[in-house]
Amino acid sequence: MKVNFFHQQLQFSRAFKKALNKQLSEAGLFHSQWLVLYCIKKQQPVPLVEISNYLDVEKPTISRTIKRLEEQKLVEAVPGADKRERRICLTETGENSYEKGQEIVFQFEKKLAAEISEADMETTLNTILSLKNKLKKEEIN
Amino acid sequence: MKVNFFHQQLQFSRAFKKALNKQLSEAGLFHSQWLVLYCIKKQQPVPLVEISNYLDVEKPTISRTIKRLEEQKLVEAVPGADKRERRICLTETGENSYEKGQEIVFQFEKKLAAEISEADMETTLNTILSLKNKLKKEEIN
DNA sequence: TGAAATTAGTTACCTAGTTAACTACATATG
DNA sequence: CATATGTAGTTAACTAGGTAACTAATTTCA
Repeated sequence: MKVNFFHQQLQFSRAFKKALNKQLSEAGLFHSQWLVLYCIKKQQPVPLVEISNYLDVEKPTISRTIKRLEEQKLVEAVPGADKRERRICLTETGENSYEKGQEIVFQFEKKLAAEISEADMETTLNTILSLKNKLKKEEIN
Repeated sequence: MKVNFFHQQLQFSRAFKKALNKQLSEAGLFHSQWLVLYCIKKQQPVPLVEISNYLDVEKPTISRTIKRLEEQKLVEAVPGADKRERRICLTETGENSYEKGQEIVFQFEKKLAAEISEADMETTLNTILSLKNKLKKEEIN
């Protein structure tokens, strides 16, 4: 049973992203783009490396996502004290896209989780966090 | 809290795949390759479309993975009655890689799940299955 | 039986993640 | 101060997922 869990977990996460991407296309966004907008919104102007740390996604991935968001005029860089840094902000269009995305994600997750009890959700979240933590620890060895 | 769950879930699934891929490199395999070998092992000679259905991964993705496995001489196609089909089998090398991968995956998952109680694991699995099911149903609308 | 619809698989092109190797700037230390 | 080390970000090349549009073989059914 334990073995099957991980397979199911991965399958769910793919299905989840697929479905959410479909919803988010309404706002002209992909899920990964929305996540980055979310990070920027929370602590703009934010250097790229902080987004990478927060999302636990490697820098080149974030770099590429930011590049596309810049092309779509959703974000822009402002100069910082440290010349290596590129501190990123939302544009006005970016703020709008973020808000739209936020609403879509919120409704989607709410609807999806509706039938799960609070208690089960908590147990499940704790299990996931615990597994995630274990992975981090293993990494060191 | 519910909102955070999905984020954590996705982060875990990325971390999980990353760590497992690292382990599997010992056997010269990627996780997705191992999954496909697993399907083939269970019901060879198996047409590509059945792997796609079982793993719930689109056909072009499976097609590409099979192509690489063929290049590595881990699998081969045998002719079937239906001329559209390509029924896939493991080669002897493929059987070996599968066995190696199987052991690595088993040990990895066992170690990872070690500290989670049976009860919590069951709750978590049921939650995931329930969410997965809900996604499938939504899809129809 | 012949035309239409379905199915298996592929190709091309997109997003999203990874690692490895690099540049340019900043900081620490001899 | 000069050098070494560390850090922010990029580039290139890979795996892994997706959709859309296609070919060729098979079924359906009028």
